[in-house]
Amino acid sequence: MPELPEVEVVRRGLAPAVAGARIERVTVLDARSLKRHDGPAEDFIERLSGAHLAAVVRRGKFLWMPLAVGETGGMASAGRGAFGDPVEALVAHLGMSGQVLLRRRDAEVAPLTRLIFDVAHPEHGALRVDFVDQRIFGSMAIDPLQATPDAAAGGHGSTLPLVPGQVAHIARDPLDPAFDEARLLATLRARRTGIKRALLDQTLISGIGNIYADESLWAARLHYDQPTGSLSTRTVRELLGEVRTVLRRALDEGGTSFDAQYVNVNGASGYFSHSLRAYGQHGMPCERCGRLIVREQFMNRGSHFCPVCQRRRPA
DNA sequence: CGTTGGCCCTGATCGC
DNA sequence: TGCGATCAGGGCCAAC
Repeated sequence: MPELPEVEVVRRGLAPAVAGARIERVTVLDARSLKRHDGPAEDFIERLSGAHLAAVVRRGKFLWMPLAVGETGGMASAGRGAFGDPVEALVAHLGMSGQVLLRRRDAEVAPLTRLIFDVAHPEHGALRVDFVDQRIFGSMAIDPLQATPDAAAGGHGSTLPLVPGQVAHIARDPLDPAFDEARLLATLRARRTGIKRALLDQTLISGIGNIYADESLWAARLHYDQPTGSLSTRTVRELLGEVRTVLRRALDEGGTSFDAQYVNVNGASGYFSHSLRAYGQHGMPCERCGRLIVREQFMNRGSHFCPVCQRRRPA
């Protein structure tokens, strides 16, 4: 399940190969992978063919590649954008099972490949970018870029203060220098919901999915359904610190991988799964106290926690 | 508006 | 051996 670290690994792998590359051909094997695209597959293909990708940017679990505006392509006629600020981007979300694979042009097409981009890079030559997605919760789309309200960079990977419309409602992630911690603190105080639900709410804080939510809550010794309004500012800050630590550590280890659901752009698996303390550890002893980790259903997901270390605290 | 529950989607795995 | 049931969950949207 690609979350922030896995998506960042993809971004880092993809950026050198596609920034500055020209899309020569687009093949749509399954139009369901374009469900976020506002238009038919033909429109997607036509608008991307010949386009240049300027960068690979990430906010939370979303990736986007701004389409470069050059002398031959839709030059803005007035205003600040006249010198090539991109106006739209190729947006990607990996969903549950999405992968972006960087391949040689003649490489075999993997099963469950939904989209294929033949690209040409000035240094790296002819390459292929394959979008593989078993469960089709992920998708790609062309989406207009808009200004960020805080004028900070839209995401990691570009300094431009632009963000796709589809991503505008997604909060900045906790590794973003412009992350609004005060806003999160205020919202958590006012909300009447559990802390894990809040951690998974991408409009409050982005990039966290089920795995890193469970890992962060274990590290902070918090129960998943602890009411957010009962948490002190200090406790929330500590939790946020654990979130950042867990995300950074996973990033250092190349992301989490399970039965090859996730592979990075070269097809190699990440290995954060060796470092999990809570997620998937039900039946195993807690590393702090030895009590067996349990798994409960919550929000149609599994929640893994230590019944001793992570007791619900009184309000 | 805040909050919550349900739905989408399919390959792998399991049990009978 | 074959086949149906079960499982995984991010994002979005209807409904209260």
